[in-house]
Amino acid sequence: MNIGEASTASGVSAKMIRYYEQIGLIPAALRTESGYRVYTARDVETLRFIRRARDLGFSVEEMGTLLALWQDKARESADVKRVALQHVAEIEKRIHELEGMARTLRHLAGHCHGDERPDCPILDDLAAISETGPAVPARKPALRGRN
Amino acid sequence: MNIGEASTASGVSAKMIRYYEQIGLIPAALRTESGYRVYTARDVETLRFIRRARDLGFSVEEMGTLLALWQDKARESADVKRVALQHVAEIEKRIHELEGMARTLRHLAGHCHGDERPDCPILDDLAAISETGPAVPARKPALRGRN
DNA sequence: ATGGAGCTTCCCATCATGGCAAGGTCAAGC
DNA sequence: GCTTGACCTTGCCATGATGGGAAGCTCCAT
Repeated sequence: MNIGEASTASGVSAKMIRYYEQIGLIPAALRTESGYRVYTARDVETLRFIRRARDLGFSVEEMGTLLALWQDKARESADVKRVALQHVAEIEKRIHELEGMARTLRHLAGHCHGDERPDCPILDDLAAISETGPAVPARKPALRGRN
Repeated sequence: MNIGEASTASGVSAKMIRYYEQIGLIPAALRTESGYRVYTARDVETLRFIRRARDLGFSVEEMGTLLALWQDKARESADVKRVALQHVAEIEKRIHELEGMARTLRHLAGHCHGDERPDCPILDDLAAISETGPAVPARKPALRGRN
């Protein structure tokens, strides 16, 4: 089948299939004489695997690891579990950061009249001179998963 | 003061100060005869405001809105509150997405031996043929806040 | 006057993704 | 057989917020 069919069958856009091929996440597809990429049902399975991993927030790099483990029949499940749990830890860290932000904002909004008057504790807090440090400490690589 | 001093005083990197100026979030700084940017204590306050908003996960665009409201002495607090609560809603949505991912992964990992054997329900699930749809439905713009 | 710290601009990279454009290919209908 | 439209190809550009680095200028203290 062509890339369009593989795309609809796997849920991965044709654009991304080409991209994954380009960065080496998946091997280069076979081509017809005229240069069209050709995919098998097995390839679609792989793409579906990728889409599911992506939906669970795994980065392309992590997907590469998972794909390799998937295709390695002699893998140790401990290796897979480790990757999964490490990812869970990252997700949870991100959740805590976001919860901190939401908590702060809800608190501030709760003290804001929210009417026609200009006084607003939200702005007051943002403008505060005090040095309380950021709600979220470091500036690190994101936790992708719908960006 | 020069940009370096403004940077350490505000917690915003010199690089980002120039960027914010470039995209129009802040007005272009005055320059010395030799071209150095010059900042006042007032400018540092603004930068600090920006850093705090950024730490609460507001996008540059939202920061622009908040800055304008901050500087508008005739603002209505309702406007500020609306921006804040809308942002909270986005954060909460993102949290729910991440929680869905974490839940799924924890569940799968809980059923994985995690030993030397190759059987692994995590991989089995990722490879599942069934069409259950993504844990996170759409692919939308991220919720920045440490990316 | 020399050196080094700090400033300037400009370009590149990230990560995953979409969009657009120019051009080739294929299949269906006439 | 030819036209048409859907589909494919590659390539470039853009996103958002940020860092890195290079080349060159300025400032200040020895």
